[in-house]
Amino acid sequence: MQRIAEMLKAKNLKVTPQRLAIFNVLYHTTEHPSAETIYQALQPTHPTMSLATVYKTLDALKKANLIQELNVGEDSFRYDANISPHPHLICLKCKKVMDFHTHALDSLIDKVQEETDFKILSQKVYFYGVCPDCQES
Amino acid sequence: MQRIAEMLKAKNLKVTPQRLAIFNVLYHTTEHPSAETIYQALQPTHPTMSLATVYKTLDALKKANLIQELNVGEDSFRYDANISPHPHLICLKCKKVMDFHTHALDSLIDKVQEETDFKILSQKVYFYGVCPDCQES
DNA sequence: TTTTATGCAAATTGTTTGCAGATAA
DNA sequence: TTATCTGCAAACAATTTGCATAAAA
Repeated sequence: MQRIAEMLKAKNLKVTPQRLAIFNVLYHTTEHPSAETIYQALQPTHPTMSLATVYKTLDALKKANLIQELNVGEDSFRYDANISPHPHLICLKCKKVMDFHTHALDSLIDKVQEETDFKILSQKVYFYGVCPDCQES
Repeated sequence: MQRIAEMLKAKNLKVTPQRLAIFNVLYHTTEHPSAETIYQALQPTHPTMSLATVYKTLDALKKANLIQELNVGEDSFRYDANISPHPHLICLKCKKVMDFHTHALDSLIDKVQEETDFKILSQKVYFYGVCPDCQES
């Protein structure tokens, strides 16, 4: 929690209990929760916090480049405190979202830049399928 | 237009003037238009067609696997009549969306499947940056 | 005929916004 | 202090839905 406060300060964001709590949730999960999920998760400990504050905080964190926003094709966004660009694997059965860290995209990006003269700055890569757990059942 | 009618019939979709017009627009553009853009484009020739019909038609075409839906991070979806899985390049300045056809992702997908036991069925790959035109200005 | 599509208007829903009071620095 | 944040309620906007009519097969 101390480190999280430092990260907020380093971005000139005021350190509030709400922001600490929201960033902390994201920082300690690989579930890629939505705003609503974060809101629900914090209800027991922060019952007076509003959903609007969750949205505003996520927006502030996103703009400060402390989190990234995912658009896996559901009706709402998901969030990831791991800001390194990496593919996400989405299970079409259980809706779980997994990370896959790799540098294998670097050469493709180089190729795209060479062939199209596009200057690539960021990426979103989503693979859809069935996770190991759901293949069994 | 004849071919488009055939493609609809082959999927057991009734051939209506609205569907022909909408599919025809998508089939002859690489602009990746949104529902609203398609609606506007058809206003001159189909002034009585409703936006709801555009949405319903796009949904039908998508379910019939005749088009794919793109989520490039804007507030609305875009559509592509090229259903082959391929990366899309989005210019952050002019918002243009370009296609990039390649097989370079195949090996990455193989690697993901081997390392994670995920069974991958589809993909969405978006690269964000600045297009050649916008780099000049 | 029978089945499916269209068009209108209303509903839905994730997200955003305005603003007054509260809080961090 | 004073600049920024929070929480509430209202607003927003893309998309969906219900239903009566219309059109395709």
